[in-house]
Amino acid sequence: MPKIVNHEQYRKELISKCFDLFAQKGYGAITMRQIAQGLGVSTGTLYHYFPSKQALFEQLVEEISEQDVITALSELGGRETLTEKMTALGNYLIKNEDYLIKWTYVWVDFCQNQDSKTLLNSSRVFKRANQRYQQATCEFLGIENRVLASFVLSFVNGVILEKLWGDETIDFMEQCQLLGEMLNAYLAKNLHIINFR
Amino acid sequence: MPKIVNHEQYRKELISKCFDLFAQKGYGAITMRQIAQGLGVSTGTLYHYFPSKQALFEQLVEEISEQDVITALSELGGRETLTEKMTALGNYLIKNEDYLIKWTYVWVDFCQNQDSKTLLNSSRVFKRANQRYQQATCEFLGIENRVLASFVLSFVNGVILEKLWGDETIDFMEQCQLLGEMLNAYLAKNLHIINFR
Amino acid sequence: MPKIVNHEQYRKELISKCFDLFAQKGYGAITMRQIAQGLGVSTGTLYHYFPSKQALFEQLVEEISEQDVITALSELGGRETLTEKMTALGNYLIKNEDYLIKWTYVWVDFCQNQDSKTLLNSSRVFKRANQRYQQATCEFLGIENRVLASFVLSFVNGVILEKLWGDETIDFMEQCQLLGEMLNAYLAKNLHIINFR
Amino acid sequence: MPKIVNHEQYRKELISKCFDLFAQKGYGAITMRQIAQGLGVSTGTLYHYFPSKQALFEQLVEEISEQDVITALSELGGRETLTEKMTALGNYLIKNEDYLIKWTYVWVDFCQNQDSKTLLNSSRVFKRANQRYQQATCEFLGIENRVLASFVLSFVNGVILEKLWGDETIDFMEQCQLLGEMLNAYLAKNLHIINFR
DNA sequence: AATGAATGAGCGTTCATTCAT
DNA sequence: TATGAATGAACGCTCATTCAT
Repeated sequence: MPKIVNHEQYRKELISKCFDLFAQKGYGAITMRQIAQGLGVSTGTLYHYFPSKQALFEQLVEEISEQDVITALSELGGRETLTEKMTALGNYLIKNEDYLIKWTYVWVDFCQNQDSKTLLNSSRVFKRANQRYQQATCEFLGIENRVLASFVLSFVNGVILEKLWGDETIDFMEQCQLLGEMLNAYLAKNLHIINFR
Repeated sequence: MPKIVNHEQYRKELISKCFDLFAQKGYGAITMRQIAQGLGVSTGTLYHYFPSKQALFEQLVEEISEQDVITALSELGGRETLTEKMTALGNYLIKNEDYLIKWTYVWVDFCQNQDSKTLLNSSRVFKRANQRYQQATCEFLGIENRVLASFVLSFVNGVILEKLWGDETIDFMEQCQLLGEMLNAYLAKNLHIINFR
Repeated sequence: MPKIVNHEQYRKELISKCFDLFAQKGYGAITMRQIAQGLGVSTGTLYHYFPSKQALFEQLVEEISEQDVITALSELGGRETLTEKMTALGNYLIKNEDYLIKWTYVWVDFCQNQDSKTLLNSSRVFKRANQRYQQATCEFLGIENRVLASFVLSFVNGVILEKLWGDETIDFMEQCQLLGEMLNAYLAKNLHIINFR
Repeated sequence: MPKIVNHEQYRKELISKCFDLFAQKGYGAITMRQIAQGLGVSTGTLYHYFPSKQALFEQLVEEISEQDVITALSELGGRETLTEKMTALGNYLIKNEDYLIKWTYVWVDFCQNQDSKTLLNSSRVFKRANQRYQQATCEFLGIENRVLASFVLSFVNGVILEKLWGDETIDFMEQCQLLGEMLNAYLAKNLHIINFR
């Protein structure tokens, strides 16, 4: 009998431990040796569980984006009005600022470090993650309009990006409240949009 | 007698030629050798004019972000209504998609070095550039409200980020029109906001 | 109670299954993992039956060169004239081209380790195999002249080597027929050579 | 002005120094680090002159096979009869046995270490070298018959291969003399073959 | 001012072998 | 007997930077 290790479970453990390592240095800057060391295993073991650095990161994206959505929805759910939702979103952004910046950074960094060929391989993973986020945004807003969901998602991404770039003047809550007011004003004039897919 | 060369002028020439090279491959992916080759000089010459790859890039950021703003404003200016402005913005995004994505890459990549001592130098460059972009956004919208400008800038950043991440479902024009409608609806209810700083 | 396994018999089974794997990829290119996978066992099991990759290969050489000779002789036997023999040889070479090239590869590759201490072990294996091939050549030609046998064997090796090197202009049948004519012309003038040892 | 180095000349110097290194360990076994060390340069410098290990070897093949042919022809030329030629060939083989074995070993070893894709890239180099050898064989024999040239070349390859495999019973002179007698007997009956292409 | 040869630490990755179970 | 997780030195190769000329 082999050493008693639950391959799948251990793989997932390694993945979740990996996130901080990627977040600290970025996809391109961290080395497999450093990851291995950070996880307390050898590079050989790392490659026993993941065929490549890219694959490791893709599995991380898969895993994290899944958990992200679950966490965010449970944290943001249960609000009635748009205004309440936006306040909750603002609080969520403030609370998870560091995490979200890291996640954004790591994601962009990965895309940059791929040449167009290998990026295509990854695209399925990214598409899935994107869909999850879009779906979650719809659920959160209580609407099914894809364009609107994309808009809100873009806003969230953009506002995090501004922070990532060091713009300290931006205020998450202020921005979310503005978004709320704009959504309210817009939806008041376009009631039919709700539940339109 | 040395060759008659205007050091400063030649440096600027090199920088402006550099931009396409960075834009084509990204900061991380292009090598100093490739840059030198692309400029038709030796690596030695490159290092004669720029102390490091990072310094070269910083000078590029300074130069380009200035030009960017000028170009964008001249391209987007002269529209009367918000709706027209947003259509122009949509066209601008569509036309410059590749460029904007590269620029976003390059910018995020540059923030990777936040831990190192070079941060201070870089952050000044970035802050200046950010201010330029904010100022230009105000000018473009014809308002002086910082929060609103940040909102629009975040939206633009976010929408580009979505594309960078490979979300092909997002439609720049569609998003810009939505932004226009939301702004119109919002401003109709908040006329006092205009020219409020 | 241990599993009922005839160690020796199982070892031989593994060896014979191995040959195709070595033949497909070559000694240097195939990994123990791949061999194990190809045999449907674990690497651990492989090392349970064979102390090393080299040992596995040596046992394979022993086994295969024995079978080779038997197969070749049965395929080539029963011809009367030299001309017939040479036509049969040509067909044999054409039919087994891939196999013979692989075998040549694998054999030369193995001689790479001549500096190491393992040479002694290996050379015995190789000498035995060489003797088998020489003996078979004599039998095939129906003569006992060692020089002539070496000549024919060298020719066969050489013609395979040319193919291995990518010379596509060489034609096995053409070469064999030439050999036949040369042998006929030579033997006609040197009848005494036959059965001379 | 750069460091005064004649790039091309230095490259050729490195190549010729390389041969022994490859010959001592084989293509697959020697590492770029070892080659660099053996040449007294850094790995970086090695890669400054050669884009890859494979390219280095290909250039070596090109260079060596050219010199080989020149050397061999000058050493073997000037003989009148076939018998004399074959005696000269025998002496040549005896004198250069070590070198020829190494060369054969290195060549086969290289072929083995390529997967079929990269082997195709190399094939032009090998084809050229093969043609050189064939042409030289024709010149040496004083005939233009390709089949006969291939035959003799195969014989030479094969007889070297036998030695490489450790067959100590084979005698180069004996084999060459046999080849001479066979050729004489064959050509006496096929005078028309001479100068037939 | 300009060149490009030279460096070498470090990259992602491989793989024969070991050994706890 | 059998497993497969684990190892880690070593591979081919890269590239920002230095410096003799």
